[in-house]
Amino acid sequence: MDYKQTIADNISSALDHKINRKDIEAKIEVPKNSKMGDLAFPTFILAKELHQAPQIIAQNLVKQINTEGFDKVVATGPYINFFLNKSKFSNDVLDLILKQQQNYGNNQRGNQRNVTIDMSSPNIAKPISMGHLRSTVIGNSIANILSKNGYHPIKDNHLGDWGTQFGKLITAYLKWGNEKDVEADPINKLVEYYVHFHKVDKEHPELDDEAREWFKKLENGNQEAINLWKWFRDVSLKSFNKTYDKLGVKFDTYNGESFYNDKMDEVIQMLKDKHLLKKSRGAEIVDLQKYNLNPALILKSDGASLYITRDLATAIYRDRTYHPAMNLYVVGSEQILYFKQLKAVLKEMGIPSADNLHHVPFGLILSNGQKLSTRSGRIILLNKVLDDSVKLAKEQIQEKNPDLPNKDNVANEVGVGAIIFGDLKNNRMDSINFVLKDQLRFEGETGPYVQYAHARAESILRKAHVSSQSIVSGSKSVSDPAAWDVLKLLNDFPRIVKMACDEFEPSDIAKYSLKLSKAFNKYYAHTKVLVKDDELVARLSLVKSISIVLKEALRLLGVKAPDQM
RNA sequence: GCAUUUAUAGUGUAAUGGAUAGCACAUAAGAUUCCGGUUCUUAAGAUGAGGGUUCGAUUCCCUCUAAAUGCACCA
Repeated sequence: MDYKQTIADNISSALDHKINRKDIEAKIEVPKNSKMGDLAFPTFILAKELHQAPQIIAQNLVKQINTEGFDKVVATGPYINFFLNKSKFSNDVLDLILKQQQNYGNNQRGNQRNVTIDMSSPNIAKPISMGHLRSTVIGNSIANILSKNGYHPIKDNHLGDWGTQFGKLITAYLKWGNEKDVEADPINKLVEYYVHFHKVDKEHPELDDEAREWFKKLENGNQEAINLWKWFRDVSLKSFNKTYDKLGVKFDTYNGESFYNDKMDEVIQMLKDKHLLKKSRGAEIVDLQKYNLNPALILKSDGASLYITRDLATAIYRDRTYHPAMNLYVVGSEQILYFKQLKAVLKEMGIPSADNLHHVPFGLILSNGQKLSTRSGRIILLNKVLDDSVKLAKEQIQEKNPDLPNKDNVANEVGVGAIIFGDLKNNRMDSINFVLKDQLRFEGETGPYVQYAHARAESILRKAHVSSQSIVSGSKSVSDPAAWDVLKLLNDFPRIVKMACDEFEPSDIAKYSLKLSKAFNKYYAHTKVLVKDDELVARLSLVKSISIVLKEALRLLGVKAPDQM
């Protein structure tokens, strides 16, 4: 519903088109306080042009403006405030939502172009920690948001499944491990071997040589090495997928580092052909001075490749395979500089999509204000957090709503949803201090609060015993002023969807869902919905619309919205 | 040392360059407790410091302060 355009037209013609309609439209804003109006035009920009004080301009303009379609138009100081016709607005908004259902807010800006998203990326034979949570849920939500904006996202889990640590792991396994233990509890056992290796190798440095030997065998295609590596990878992935299933996250590809192993020679050759490689301190680098960056180290002095070499191969592969409109990397903010280098090298190489490479960085998760790290032993396992959260959610349900059918399922959706929401409601770049019980509360700015608002809406609809067909076709003029804030928020959803997409910012959606839930809570505390009067169907259509939009907003975040909880 | 990011009430946070800086948790007092675990009212409380651009700055620019992160053979 574009009332801004109408207003801009009206003002422009009242000024004999001395000011461009587009300029006026850009200046129209929503007043902070809704008592002042629904839309406002500040007259400051006209002051110079008309050589008049803004207050005077506002007063004069109001008299000339065509007020058709508005309840009233008033000048308040330097502002012209527009009050929309509530019953028409209500009709327009609710009609659109009920017609489009979960497709409300969709747009086709993406034109079905591909967007690759590099996300999650845990290391094989290591557990998934809270550190991976952010990349996983932010990436997943961005993918959902991109879809809603008409893009075709491709989620790639760039597994850390190659490197010298596999030499160590093979050595350790052959010395101390056994198959049964690993099958029973893969990740923990493999980590145990790895840790044990590092302990022993301090006193027996010859172990390192053995490990290096095994990695070399692996690279050269030795069957025993490959079999072991494959096995480690398979059991790890199986374990990872259990966690991903809990989170409800799916990937399109798992092209890890090993996948690109044989694609790096070509990258080196391309760099050589373009005369980009330079020797420096024994290593091969690409000079990035013209980007004001440190040189990118491509090959070590012993000729071995580095992380960036693999990432170059990855980016080139994605460019050729998908021709992406954007290539996103959802990776922590500590790698900002690194991704600038990566982008710069790709640009030097003339890769078409280099300009569309975006690092989507995010802040750290802290525990008691301190950084989590494997080394210091301050590590929180994602699996355990999810299980704890579900358990807590179940206890709450047991206490507050013991008759609920399907308790386990709901506890899952609430417990996991709380964790995801607790992460996504924060601005990406902010660090999060993780406190589980704060995220599970029903009050305050939490996932369960939004889920609960949705469940209440569904509950009211159930009790109404009115078919959804008659809601869709019935009257949608809610004249109750208490509903006004809700209606305006509902109308705002498509704009939020665009904004979240442009900024790769799921928190825009999360914050919006909180606002809408709050407005709805306020509404139904004031107004009884289930009263037989002329507006009953209209009120139900409002509640239905709220339910649709809340559910869709949560879906974009990757959070389920149970009908009862 | 250089670079990047961040800085808003006790805590967590919001505000396309616009009106009285919004909200949540916690605190204090009161009302309501009727569709499911409510909501409302009131009280108290904040833009790190200093400049600049602007009719107007929480927002843009500069300096300072503090914190986090990164800066060549790790990923």
